[in-house]
Amino acid sequence: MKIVSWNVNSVRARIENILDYIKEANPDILLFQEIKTQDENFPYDIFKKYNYDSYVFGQKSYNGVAIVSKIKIKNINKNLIKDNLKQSRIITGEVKFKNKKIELINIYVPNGNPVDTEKYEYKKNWLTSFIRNIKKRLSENSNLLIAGDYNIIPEEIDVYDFKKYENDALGKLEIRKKYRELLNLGFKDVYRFINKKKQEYTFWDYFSGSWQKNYGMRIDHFLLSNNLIENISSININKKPRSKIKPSDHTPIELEIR
DNA sequence: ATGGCTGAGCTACTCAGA
Repeated sequence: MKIVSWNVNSVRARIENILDYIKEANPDILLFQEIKTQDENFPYDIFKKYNYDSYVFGQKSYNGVAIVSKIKIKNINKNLIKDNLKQSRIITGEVKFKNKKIELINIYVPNGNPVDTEKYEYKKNWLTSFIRNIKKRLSENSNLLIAGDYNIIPEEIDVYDFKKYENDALGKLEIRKKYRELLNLGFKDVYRFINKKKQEYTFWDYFSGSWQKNYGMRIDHFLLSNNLIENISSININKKPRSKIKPSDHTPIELEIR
């Protein structure tokens, strides 16, 4: 089973690129972030033509997450955590895989910049609330998959120039500690688990030729609960969509489980 | 180098992203 996580930066502006990708990669499940549209304007019919059902937690202009799947998803939940600002940042659902019931958790973590504002506090509070809830979920189901745009640079190797980001909301130690706290509940960062030293990125800024210079960062992650580690077949950052005309600033990360 | 570029909503410009 092939599962993809991709911050598409507007599902409607990106639809042609997304369809090109789907035809080539043929994933079973897509976890989208930053769809930037309300539920009623989501392109359900277009995905349906390619045999995908869409489960959407949208928002006007900003944020928004969706699960787009060829496989039946049950128990869709859009209220896993309490969000004071009522932003659409998390959608979960259950999928049967072999003898396991896997809970898919698709997240778009707040950016948190600038750090001396309430935006940073919102990110910290969001993560604290998220970790508390994941701990509870884990006690009920040991098969969890958390994927999405975490807006966290886990380690120095995960960005082209760490010094530029050590005081940024994506790289601050306080935030990276939250990520470690999450891992310590019983998860592996699948990319780093498989690739111990490799330096690859999932995001490149639109500004000043960041893509051409490979000034990127690894902020989109697949976390698998330890119970599912034996099912990993492969993990891949697919850079092709970032190289296209009118790309998202993020590129898809692909997980295959067996 | 708080710049650079892109999308939504809207129709001039702000807000947000990372």
